[in-house]
Amino acid sequence: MQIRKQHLVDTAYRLFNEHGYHATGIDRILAESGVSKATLYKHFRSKDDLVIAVLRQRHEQLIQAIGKAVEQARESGRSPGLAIFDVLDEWFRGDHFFGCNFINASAEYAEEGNAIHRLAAEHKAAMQDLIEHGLVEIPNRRQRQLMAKQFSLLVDGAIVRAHTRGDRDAAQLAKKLAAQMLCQR
Amino acid sequence: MQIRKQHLVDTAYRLFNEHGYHATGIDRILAESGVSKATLYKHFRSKDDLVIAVLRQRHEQLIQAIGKAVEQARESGRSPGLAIFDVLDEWFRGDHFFGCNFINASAEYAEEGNAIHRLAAEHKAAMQDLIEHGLVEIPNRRQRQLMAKQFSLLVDGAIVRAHTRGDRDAAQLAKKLAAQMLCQR
DNA sequence: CTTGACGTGAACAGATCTGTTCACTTAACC
DNA sequence: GGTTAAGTGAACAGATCTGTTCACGTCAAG
Repeated sequence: MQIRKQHLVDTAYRLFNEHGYHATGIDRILAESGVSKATLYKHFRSKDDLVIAVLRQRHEQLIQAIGKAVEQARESGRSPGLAIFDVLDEWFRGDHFFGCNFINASAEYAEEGNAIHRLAAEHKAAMQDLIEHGLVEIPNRRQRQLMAKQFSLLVDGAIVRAHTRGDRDAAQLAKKLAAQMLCQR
Repeated sequence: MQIRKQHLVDTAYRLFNEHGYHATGIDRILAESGVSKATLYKHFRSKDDLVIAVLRQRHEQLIQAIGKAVEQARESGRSPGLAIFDVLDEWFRGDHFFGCNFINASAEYAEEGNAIHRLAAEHKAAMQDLIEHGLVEIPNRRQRQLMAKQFSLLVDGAIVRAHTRGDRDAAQLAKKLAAQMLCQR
């Protein structure tokens, strides 16, 4: 991707996180990225198009980060099914945590049919698949799918709790619950 | 409360739900409620003030509805701790479900110090207290508090799942998990 | 009958929003 | 040296945003 285009996406990503999607105007993204308006509209057809590009990039980042954590857990003998909660924990404690881009976008673009709303749904479905893939410890397929759904719900719950309430320990709370589910089975 | 003021809050509540907070302009609220702009600014100092009034009303509604459900569960011998998930289930299956106003507002007014963001945090804290109060089945106080935290996380996870993915069964998924937690203890 | 609370409608201010257009520059490449 | 792609800066359009102001209605209570 071209330098300017990438720069726009990165700046937009930061501003969307810090202030929300509608509250962040094109002009501010341009000012802070130092890119001209004509260039933006050469790369993106609309602001929504830029939002989608930001979300796509974030999606790739997350899939990669979680996939890697699962892999590392497996290699070091820790539970791969619980690895995602350690990723969350690190995320929540970082300086730049503003909740999940997809949950936030879903809230702002509330209509079910909206392209951005649908993108968020697809992301969450992909996350659930990734979680299911990490639950190698469970041999039974139906049981694994059910637990992946529940873990995915725990992940979203932890993110929302961390964001709305500023509870940095939300990941550990969810992890404890998830661990009990795994043991108990 | 005056008729006009109440009408404004009700209309704003509906539009904020359907389209989000920033995406809903004052003019639209006025047009659909049939109230004049001067009246709005007589009752509310700003749009944010109207948002806050909407959220306060919703807060009262929810506290009352859940309190009632817990009470009824207790009377009819069902588990009061799980009653909240039945409230969620009914909510998710209704025609007018657009996620949690507070989670959505928290996303749009992302800054931690923002008054609306803080209001959402307070609401979630109150919900957790209500949940804890419903967990009469658990005698140990520390254990009850921990489980209230976890149940609160499950509630938020279910709401987000239902909203972003359109999964109407999210409440049952969370309830199943919660029930296991209660049994296992 | 007057007062005061409540409300209307419309104009206005001033900012900000997304998106378009165009003449000009820069720099790499054949 | 000429071509081409990428970008700039600035003006512009037209809509929409929040918020203010003011002259004018309506109506119930004292």
